[in-house]
Amino acid sequence: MELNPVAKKFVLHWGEMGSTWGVNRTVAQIHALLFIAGRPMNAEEITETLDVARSNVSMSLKELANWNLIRTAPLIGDRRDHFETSADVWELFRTVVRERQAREFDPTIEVLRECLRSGEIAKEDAAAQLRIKETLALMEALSSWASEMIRLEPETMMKVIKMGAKVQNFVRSGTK
Amino acid sequence: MELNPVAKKFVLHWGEMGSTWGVNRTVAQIHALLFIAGRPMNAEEITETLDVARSNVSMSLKELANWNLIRTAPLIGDRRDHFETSADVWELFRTVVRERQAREFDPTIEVLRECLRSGEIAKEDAAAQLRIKETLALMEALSSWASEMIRLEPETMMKVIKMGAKVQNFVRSGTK
DNA sequence: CGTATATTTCAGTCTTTACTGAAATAATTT
DNA sequence: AAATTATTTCAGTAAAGACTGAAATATACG
Repeated sequence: MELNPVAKKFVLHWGEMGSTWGVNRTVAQIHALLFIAGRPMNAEEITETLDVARSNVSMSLKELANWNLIRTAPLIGDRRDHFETSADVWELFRTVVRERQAREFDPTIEVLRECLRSGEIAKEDAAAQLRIKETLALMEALSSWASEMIRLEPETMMKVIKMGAKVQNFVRSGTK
Repeated sequence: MELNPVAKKFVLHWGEMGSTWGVNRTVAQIHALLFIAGRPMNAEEITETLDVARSNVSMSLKELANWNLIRTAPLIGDRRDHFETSADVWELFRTVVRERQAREFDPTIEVLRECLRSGEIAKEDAAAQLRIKETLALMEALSSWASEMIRLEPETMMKVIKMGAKVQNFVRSGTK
């Protein structure tokens, strides 16, 4: 598949951004490609389009599957595996949030809890313990908040986000 | 400075998490150390505590300064630079959100706009163009939403987050 | 202004991660 | 079940990134 200049720009940029996140370039590029292509592609075609090793594509597809970002889509009359990603950017967003939460937040929350559990040692420095406590509280709050938000319908979520800081009016009224 | 077991655990874990983000281990460790220490430390002391090269500390402190996560705190009677970070985890959170937005979101939004600007080429594939448009819309919405949220007082922000998906009640009522 | 102390820079090295290509395995067709 | 096609695995290599240590620079002190 020959990418037009715009598609190429999109795919390359997404690849670079991937590195900034925890995802490597090829993985991010493949995902971008499938998103922009909007149709199932087989590994061979991906290999040619992105000009990377076939084995690299194989591993990267597995990685994307671990992230729940792609699914296989069998085509009639073609026994090769074909892969596609959701065309709905909101669904993709939710998936990424869910996965990152599981990979980054959950383990950290667990460690912070362990830190607080070993109370005797922490008592040495009450201030430090308090800061860890506050960090845990923040992360727990963000985490459960994110869990709730990604359960919303995309349309609803968009409205909540568009509403922005106006929501504070509702919480404000309940205070002071 | 000799770290107690809990502090050590915290610092080491934070260092590992840093790698998952775009920040390297030493940078994240130093930040965690300053946070847990809760007092200004000089580069020499950081070097000894974390057992890394003095030059590494120097570079990492500069990196943290670029992230606006530390400031220098001159101590009377000591001409060495001392560094500290905010003890307020909410302030730190805001800083990280602000910086990541600038580093990751803003450039991507710019690229997506460029992709859409070159209309003639994109017309080849209307569906692809639509998906890019939707991606841009999502990112812009998230971006301005985040900008608004980090302007709130920590206390208010916490309440909004605690409120969670309940906010949807307010947006829902305006629809259908 | 010379000495001492503090800090930064940067070339080279070490470590980690990404990627390739060849070989092994699996699946399908004739 | 042999041949063809598709996929995965993995050892080795290449590339990127982190870290060190020595040298250079800057700053303060006597």
